[in-house]
Amino acid sequence: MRFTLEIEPLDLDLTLGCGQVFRWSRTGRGDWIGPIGRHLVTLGWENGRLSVSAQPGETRMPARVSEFLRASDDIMEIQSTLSGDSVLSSGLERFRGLRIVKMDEWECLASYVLATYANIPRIAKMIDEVSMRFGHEIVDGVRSFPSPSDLREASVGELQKCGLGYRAKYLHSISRCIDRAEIRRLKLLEYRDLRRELMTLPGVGEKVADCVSLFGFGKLDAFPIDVWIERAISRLFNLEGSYKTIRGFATQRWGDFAGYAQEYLYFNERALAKSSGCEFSRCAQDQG
DNA sequence: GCCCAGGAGTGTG
DNA sequence: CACACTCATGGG
Repeated sequence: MRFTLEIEPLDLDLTLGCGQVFRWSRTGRGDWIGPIGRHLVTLGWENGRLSVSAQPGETRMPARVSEFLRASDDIMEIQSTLSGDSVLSSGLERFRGLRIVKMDEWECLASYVLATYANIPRIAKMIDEVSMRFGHEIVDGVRSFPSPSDLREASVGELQKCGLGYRAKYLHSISRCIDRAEIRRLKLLEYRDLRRELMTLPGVGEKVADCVSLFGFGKLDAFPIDVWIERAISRLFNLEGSYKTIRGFATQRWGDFAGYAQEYLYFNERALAKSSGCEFSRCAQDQG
């Protein structure tokens, strides 16, 4: 099936390129291809509209793509609000097409447990390997990310063969803590309670809980802090401290849109490392 | 070879 | 509370 959507603004390279999702890849023509549930989807542009093609059989695909790309987020309002921040205001429009994605809750949880202390190419490889061994084929050579019950078939040793290292025991364990009913229950919680409950799972600390809250459960007030965000906060705001300290700062400063602020800071800091970044301006009181 | 990575868990001061 | 250490390994 093939259809178009109006989702604006949207930059596929920024949104799917690095960091949020790990199973999407860019084709030579600039299209993006990746799985949504058990459907392989291609996203591209056609006369200024987002063109979506997927294999037939899912009538709700337009709604699923819209949800995945958070089509209902009012980016203009979000950027307008954040532009009131003296540090963020100067570089925001560069990231206008960057949208936070809404991943499947379970896939997001499992993916970010695997993402601990690994770089993005390796994370993608681990997830791909786990999918190839334990997922279901959706088209030739592509498999869905395995469900919790799919993974219950796997031993720790088999998971380790996917290159997971010490993460194997965590994935093995959480696949036995989580099922559809538990996800359904967690979806009812607000961010603070969700975060606390996620952190009871083995292999889920503050950072993973915040990533899962943001990218899996759509909690835009979550603010995941990794080494890049630490760097950005230190460089731009001259603030260093514990996770709690930095998260408190972000919550107070950006509130309900902290998640978007985090993505802007994350991408800017990574781009800066590749010396192609458009710097946000430093906090006025910290200059000199 | 070296350094680093969308960290978490555990133990100690 | 703050550190220090370990975990297991591939990518650049």
